[in-house]
Amino acid sequence: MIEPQTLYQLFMELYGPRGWWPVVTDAGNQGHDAKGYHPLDYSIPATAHRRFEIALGAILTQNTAWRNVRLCLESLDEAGAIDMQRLLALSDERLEALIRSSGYYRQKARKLKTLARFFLENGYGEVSAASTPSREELLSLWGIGEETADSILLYAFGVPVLVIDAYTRRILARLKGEELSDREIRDYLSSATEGKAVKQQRRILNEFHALFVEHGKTRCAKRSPDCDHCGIKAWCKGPF
DNA sequence: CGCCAGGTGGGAT
DNA sequence: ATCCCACATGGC
Repeated sequence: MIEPQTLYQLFMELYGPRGWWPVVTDAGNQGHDAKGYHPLDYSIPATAHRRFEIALGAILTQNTAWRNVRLCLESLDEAGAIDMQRLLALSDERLEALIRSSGYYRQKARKLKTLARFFLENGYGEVSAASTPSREELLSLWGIGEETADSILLYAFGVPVLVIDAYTRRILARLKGEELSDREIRDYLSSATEGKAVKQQRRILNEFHALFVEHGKTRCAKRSPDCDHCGIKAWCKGPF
């Protein structure tokens, strides 16, 4: 199995820094002129708007292409709903209409309100929040599972945690030649960050997840992987 | 058309 | 614990 460090370096050479999380709206996007990706910017969100937008996006993108989520975030922003109280003030029907394009819109409307209520009650939405939600707290909320919890922790709060998604599992399974449990994936990738400063860990984990997604989309597709143009095929047992 | 997308909760086994 | 399914839109 390829060393995590090597994999990270290869991904970086192949795709360059991705600059996740993508920010869709202008408001709260301090220090940047443009919307979208901000390569080499791994700062913790500097406004409540941006932090909340990231958390909302983490829920809206559950099993959903990001392009379907973009429009929702723009619609929510236009409605002034990237704000905990304003979002909670919307009727369910209105909120559902605003996020329709992300799919599962009835479930997701409920999830967004659950998240907003949780942030509001605990003051986590404030940038000056004294504390960060724990993983357990996030997981206890209806609609937030492991990937969403870890995405929120990493990209909205800057907590150095690994985000494991379907791309990560598929790529590592093909590299190894067999499925890995999430526990095994965490153990395997831990050497890429251990012993490093938190700031450094945050940068690596930001990029690693983004790079798995990029490689998964462009090379390691589920049905028909493009192994001919894959930069890590020399290390790979797949596809299978 | 059918398949897939940066999952999750709930119920059955 | 582990499978199985519902949830839903939009792009290729």
